[in-house]
Amino acid sequence: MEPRARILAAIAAVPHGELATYGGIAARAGLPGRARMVARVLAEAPAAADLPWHRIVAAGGRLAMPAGSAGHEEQVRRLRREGHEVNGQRVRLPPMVAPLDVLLWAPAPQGGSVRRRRRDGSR
DNA sequence: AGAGTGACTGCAG
DNA sequence: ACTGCAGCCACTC
Repeated sequence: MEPRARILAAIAAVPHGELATYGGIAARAGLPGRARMVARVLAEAPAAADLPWHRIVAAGGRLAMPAGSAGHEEQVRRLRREGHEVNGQRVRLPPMVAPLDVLLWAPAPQGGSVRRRRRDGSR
């Protein structure tokens, strides 16, 4: 299966009322570290795709779309309709199960979690 | 080929 | 809690 198709499938699998992160979706799609790819696929996906795109949020429950944008507004509206508490640029994640679940069976770290040089030069 | 960009992420200040 | 930064990836000049 193509990476894009797996990503779309992973997104479509997020149940009503639940939330998933970009990194989480990537991991579920077997593409650890490709959070940005998920974002891209999502951005390209036509509205007609009938995907729960609004349930995909950035790490920490932050909304990825720029505040004030039409998309952001729509996402907030949809999330609230599904019972989520949205505060400006972020959502509460009480029904948050996906991220944890992903953490458990997708140990592959990525992004900034990988070894990084300390900027203060210390050891 | 090389630099720039972005619906990302986690660690340091 | 917020901002910056650095690492990574796919894609576009």
